[in-house]
Amino acid sequence: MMKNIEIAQILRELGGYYEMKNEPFKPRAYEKAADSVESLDEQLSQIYRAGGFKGLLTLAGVGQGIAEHIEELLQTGRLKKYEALKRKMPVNLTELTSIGGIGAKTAGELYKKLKVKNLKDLKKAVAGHKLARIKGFGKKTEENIAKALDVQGTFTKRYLLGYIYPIIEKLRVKLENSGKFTKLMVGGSYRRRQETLGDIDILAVAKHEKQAIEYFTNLPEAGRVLRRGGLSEIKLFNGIQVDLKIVPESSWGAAAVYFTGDLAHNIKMRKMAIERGLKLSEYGLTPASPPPHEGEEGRRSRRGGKSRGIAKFKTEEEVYNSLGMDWIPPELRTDSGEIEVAQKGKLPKLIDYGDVRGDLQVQTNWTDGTASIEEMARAAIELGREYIAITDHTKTLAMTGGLDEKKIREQGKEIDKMNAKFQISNVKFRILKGAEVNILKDGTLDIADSTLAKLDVVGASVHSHFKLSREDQTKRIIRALSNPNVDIFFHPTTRIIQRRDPIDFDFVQILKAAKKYRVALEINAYPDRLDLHDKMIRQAVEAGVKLVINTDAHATKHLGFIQFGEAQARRGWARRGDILNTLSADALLKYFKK
DNA sequence: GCCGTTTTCGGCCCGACTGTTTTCAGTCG
Repeated sequence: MMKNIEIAQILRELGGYYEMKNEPFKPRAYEKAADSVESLDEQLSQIYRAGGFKGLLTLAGVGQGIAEHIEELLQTGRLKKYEALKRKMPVNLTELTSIGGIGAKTAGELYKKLKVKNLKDLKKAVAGHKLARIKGFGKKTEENIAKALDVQGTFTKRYLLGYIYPIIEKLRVKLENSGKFTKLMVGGSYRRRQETLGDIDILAVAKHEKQAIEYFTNLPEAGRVLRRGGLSEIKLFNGIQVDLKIVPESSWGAAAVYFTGDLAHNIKMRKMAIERGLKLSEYGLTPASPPPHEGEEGRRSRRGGKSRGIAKFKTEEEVYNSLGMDWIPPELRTDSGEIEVAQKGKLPKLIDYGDVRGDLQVQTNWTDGTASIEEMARAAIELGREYIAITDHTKTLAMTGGLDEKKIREQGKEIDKMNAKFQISNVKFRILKGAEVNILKDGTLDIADSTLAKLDVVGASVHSHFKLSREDQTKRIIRALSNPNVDIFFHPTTRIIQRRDPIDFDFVQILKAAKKYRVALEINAYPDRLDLHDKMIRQAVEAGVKLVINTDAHATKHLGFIQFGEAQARRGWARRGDILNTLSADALLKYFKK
């Protein structure tokens, strides 16, 4: 059965073919459908099985035509239309358009003139200096493509937010303290707190533009300077690209909106402006331009965007308000309904950074952690936490030296001692007894119920049998959640970003079970987990299932990851009330008592 | 090809940059 990612690629390539043919609008339609398919949580095959052709039509950007394509692909594994186009133009578009500066049209020209079908052909053509001779190409174009081909080997990977964060924060503070800027903000996917980042966009108002650019491009952190100017680009030594865009104070609001929302959010915002007879850009709001055929006047305002009558905004609030909606938190700016809800003034009050009061998944040197119980506790106190739960692995996770029932009891005694010590020295902090127990293949747990019953917090997690069928996996997990000792389902999907796919289960069923058995789902804040992810969090919130945010710390410095879990919760529209460990330890334990 | 608190037809985001042009097309974010 074809996977979403394969189907999305074919749709995208179809769009490319239409682009080559200079068809208007179709390319965008296919691209949009491809994006939509790619971002699905469920497999198309699943949606099709459950809802048939109508199920496909419910997807954003998928109408009659594309739904038919998808149906054909699912049923036969092939698409006649695609194959016909491919026969006429046997070009590997995905490959060729991955080269910077080459889009579908250029690829089409290269095929028509030079029979270039793929990267190999392209390299040969460039080496033979054949490009420069094509009309409309020239020497410079050939050089640029040659360069882009070189760069391709070291192609741009994405970075985990949690690992890049401290580097960028340091840079941000440095820039702010440099005295060169009156305003500065890290925007883009960083401000939206996406799981991974491609590059870093910084927006700033400069005191003296020239000096500011000079300062930025001469930073010792800058390994390479790619561009100098109102838009400057540097590459740090670790390879991450940082762009600095200098804007006038007067259009700060519009620029901040523009450089924060993702593509879809920005497009929707501009549509909102159009509905009001306006045009939104990074400079502000202008009256919509006259139709293009009106000559000089129309052309000028179409290009510069700096024509008369521009309404500028100093704050983001002003931009959102003037388009008839409330200010939208950056983490929500992904066109996932936030604009419509903001128009009704119904955005939820999201959980805030710092709202989490305790950490309920912490490993120590009793298993695969690096620090002792006391060291972890002290570090948590340092960060202002009120409690932590020690949740070392259990016995079937042999590689970590998982604890058995006897060891768990021993550890409990040590925790009692520590808590007594805190009480005597009047430290308001509590260590909870817990465990991260393994869900076995059949859904039973690897620690006896009598032992689990004495713990404060029991987290259950999947560490084996990742490849069970959807049905078996769902059944197995529900059985584990039905154990009355289980309080939290740890890192539910087990995905590891850029390394391991999520396991397959029926999330709706899991949510029902979690609600029925009063089990909280974890938002694991560890940078390469962030599990649950945003859409699932939103589903859980809508289903009324409670969540917790934990770091899964294996060392003291990991305890600071909590903010990335809070960010993830915000991206999933969670409010403080949805997150159990925003409660005091007493209230939390009362909830877990069931 | 998709989509609709004005529309089942007639629209479809905006601007910068680059290279090749002498007024514009393609690519990118």
